[in-house]
Amino acid sequence: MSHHDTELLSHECGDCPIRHRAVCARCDSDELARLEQIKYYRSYQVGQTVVWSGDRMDFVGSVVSGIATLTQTMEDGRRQMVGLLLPSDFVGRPGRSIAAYDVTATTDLVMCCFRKKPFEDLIAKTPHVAQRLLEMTLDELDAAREWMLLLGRKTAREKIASLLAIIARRDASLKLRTAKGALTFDLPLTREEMADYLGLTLETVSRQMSALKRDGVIQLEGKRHVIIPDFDALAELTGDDSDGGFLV
Amino acid sequence: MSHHDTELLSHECGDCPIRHRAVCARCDSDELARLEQIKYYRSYQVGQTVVWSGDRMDFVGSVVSGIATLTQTMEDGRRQMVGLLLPSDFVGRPGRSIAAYDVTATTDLVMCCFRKKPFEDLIAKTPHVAQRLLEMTLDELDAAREWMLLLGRKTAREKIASLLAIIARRDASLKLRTAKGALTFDLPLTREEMADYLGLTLETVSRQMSALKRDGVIQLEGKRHVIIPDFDALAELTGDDSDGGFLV
DNA sequence: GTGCCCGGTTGATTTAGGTCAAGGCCCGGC
DNA sequence: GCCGGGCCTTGACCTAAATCAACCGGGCAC
Repeated sequence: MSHHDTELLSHECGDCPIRHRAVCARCDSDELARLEQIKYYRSYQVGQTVVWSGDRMDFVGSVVSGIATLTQTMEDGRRQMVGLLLPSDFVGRPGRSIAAYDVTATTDLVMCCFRKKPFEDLIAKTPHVAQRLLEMTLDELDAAREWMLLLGRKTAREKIASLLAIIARRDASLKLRTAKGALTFDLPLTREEMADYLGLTLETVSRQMSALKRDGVIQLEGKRHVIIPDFDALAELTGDDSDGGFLV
Repeated sequence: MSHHDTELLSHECGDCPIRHRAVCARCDSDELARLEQIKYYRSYQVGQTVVWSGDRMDFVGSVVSGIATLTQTMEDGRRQMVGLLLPSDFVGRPGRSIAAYDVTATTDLVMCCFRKKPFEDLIAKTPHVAQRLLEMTLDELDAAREWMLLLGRKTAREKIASLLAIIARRDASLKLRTAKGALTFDLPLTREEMADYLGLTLETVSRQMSALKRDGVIQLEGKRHVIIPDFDALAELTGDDSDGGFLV
């Protein structure tokens, strides 16, 4: 995950992440050209649904800007988020035409899409793309397994701390850092969305956020803007092995 | 997942699942020959650790017979299973040399292994293998997301029912079915392992198993042998959309 | 301005599942 | 046959988080 970010940063080319993540690793102008031909952009407003679970989905694509979520819903309405898509993340799976999850824009969202059929043809012809996609999928699988540990074994407090750390790492690393090392970012999720991510209720999320604030681990400006004065202190609370990987 | 089983069954060739799962889909004797040259077998006894998280892992492979688990452990000992590997499942990731999870044999286990370096070379040269691997990884990702819903939102009873249904589907479909449609199988996991799968304690697992037995949803012969008189009744309790996909 | 709706907070109470503890059953070693 | 150790069950009790409910505050439509 982190090495993708750096890769993304290390190229200053165009506007479409798929280039970087699926192809650029072993650049080939032929492939790029073919990708160019079949790609197009779509925009969604905050709250809008990109696809419903069970619906036909005839494209794959990647997030250019904004944030989308994958969620599963049980008949009685219980919801679990199963994917959080930040810029450069990939959506859709080659070889499947029916969406397995609801995909929703939680902020205004721009996606770079490829019609599925031509994209699949491209994969079949260009090994690099398949390999890159494999790598990305394996990264996602790792993230999913990390997430399973969180859902199955962590306390509410640890869950919140983990989520904040994840967002801080992925989001704030590209953005603002105040003078004396504090991290700063806007939460891209409502309390309810956080709850769906963490397998909690929104009330518990709210209470734990208040608790972390009371304990000085985080500061809040308004309800969404988070300041983390000491990232290590937060990382302590995640319950994870606190080795490294942070910020490159 | 189910279509792999059928694929596996539809070929009556040799003893090594990797053939079927990673390659056979588009058979190519050249690739098979190359795979043959770099493969070897390893056996593990029940309880034995295949690799520890953090250790060097210089092979990839697939399960030939028996069952293995992937688990994550927090420093204070809390454990979460994040993968359950049944015959034909793949272990290890090309491009990573350090294992991210503990891999343990929960029954006697035979693995078919490939030294990582030559296998990676093979992937780079043969698009079919990379594509097949991508497909398998995407299946695993779907399974992981199903699992996340279970961990985050299901009750203990639903969790147990889901696990039994999963094992019944994957295991019993290949094995015994008694006369009047009842499914029958041996649990390949201890109560503690079930708990680690489900994000519960072993006591809760035990209580819920007793409850399902009391309610006539399952019967137990000894502690491990399960009889499911009416699979649909069990499926009702999983909380999942009870559409289809069962048994092909 | 007024009102209301949405997102968020906080409190009181309930409850599912965890924790701690006491056995039971079965199998293998002596 | 007896003992010991896994593995499992069951009971009594506790607690973290869910549930139910009241309320806050900002933005926006009228």
